Amino acid sequence: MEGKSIGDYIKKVSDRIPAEDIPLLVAWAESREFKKGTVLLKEGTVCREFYLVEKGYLRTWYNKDGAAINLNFTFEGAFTTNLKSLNGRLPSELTIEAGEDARVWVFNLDLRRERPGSDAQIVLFVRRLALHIMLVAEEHSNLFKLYTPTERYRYIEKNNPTLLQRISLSQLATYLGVTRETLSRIRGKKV
Amino acid sequence: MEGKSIGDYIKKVSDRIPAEDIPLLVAWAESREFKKGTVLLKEGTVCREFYLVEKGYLRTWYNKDGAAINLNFTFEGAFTTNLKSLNGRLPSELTIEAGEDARVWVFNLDLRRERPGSDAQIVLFVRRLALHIMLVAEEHSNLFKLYTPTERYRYIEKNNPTLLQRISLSQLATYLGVTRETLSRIRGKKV
DNA sequence: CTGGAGCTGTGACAATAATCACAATCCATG
DNA sequence: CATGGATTGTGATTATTGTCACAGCTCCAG
Repeated sequence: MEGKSIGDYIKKVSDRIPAEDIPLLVAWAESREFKKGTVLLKEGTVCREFYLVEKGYLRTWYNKDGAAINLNFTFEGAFTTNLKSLNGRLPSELTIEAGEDARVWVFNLDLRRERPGSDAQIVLFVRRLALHIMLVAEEHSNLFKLYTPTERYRYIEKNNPTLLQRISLSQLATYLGVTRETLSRIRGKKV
Repeated sequence: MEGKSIGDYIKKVSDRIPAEDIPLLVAWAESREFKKGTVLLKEGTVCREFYLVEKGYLRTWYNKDGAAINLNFTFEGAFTTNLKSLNGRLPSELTIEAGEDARVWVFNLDLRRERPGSDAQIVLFVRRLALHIMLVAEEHSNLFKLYTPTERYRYIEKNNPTLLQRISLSQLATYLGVTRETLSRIRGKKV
């Protein structure tokens, strides 16, 4: 048996997406492969795409004085983009790249108008998707606002253990807002 | 002369809102007054409203072990709500209350269907508004992810000086993720 | 199989922020 | 305009995290 299909992932975005819109949205997407380290969205360019990860994962990071601060990891079945850039047509301050060799469904907004008869459904889906992505991101933001570094790690351990299995300690450290040394020590002392 | 009208504030949410939709949206809103300290959204209840501040300000906070952590201040001309609660019909983990005596335009989703002929426009506006609110909130989140406490204060000083004029040091401290003593010391040492 | 690049763990020390205590100041109200 | 509660400033101390240095480990590529 195969895993979940692109249609299933689209449905998970909102239970209010009409079933008859799914084929239109699937037809809009393009499947592409990216080698580990390949940049999908480059700092300084305007983002025009959503990404749905089918295999591997995508890493979103901010360049602070030459050091990378990870803001997001997107795994199989999840969507990502840079909404600030996409919505405001602003140059991206973030980079999105493949963290492993990846297969990704690309939803390109510039290809949207070339699909007459689908536009209204696509626009509606895009708005729902945008809110969905932001609400997921808010959870990560709240780690910083409400918890201490140790509490953040325990939260991930409990609610997102996939991260611990697939992301290296150094990469995870910047995602949690601590140095790799501190994260190593947090991880060391059990409970 | 009066200040800006509710219609002007609605237009600022997105420049793609059709001018002819504005009157429908204005008619949907209800003006209400709240005394300082009055709770508009109570922890544990499902949020069904958007708020547009006309006068005064609203404060959104999270209750962590009995202590309030401020997550948002909404001033004149800006919108707020709890999108996680509103979108998912989940009990709110946050409280929204009047930080000063306030006059607020309330957009109640349950009153929406009672306005036949406006529903499509309202739904469209609500989606745009939701994204707008999240993108504004993201800026605050990035303060925590990318900057040190001192950098956060300098950022607010430069980009949001209204906060420094209208919010007490103790309230601002939790918004910046430091103790009031630390914020006092940051403020003390000039440049 | 082995050398080396890139992780990770850990000790010593420095820097930063929290905590605790209390004095000074602000300011609303009688 | 006096006064008491709330807010802010500041010192002393503790706790936490960052920085630096280096050793050990892992795991490919040759």
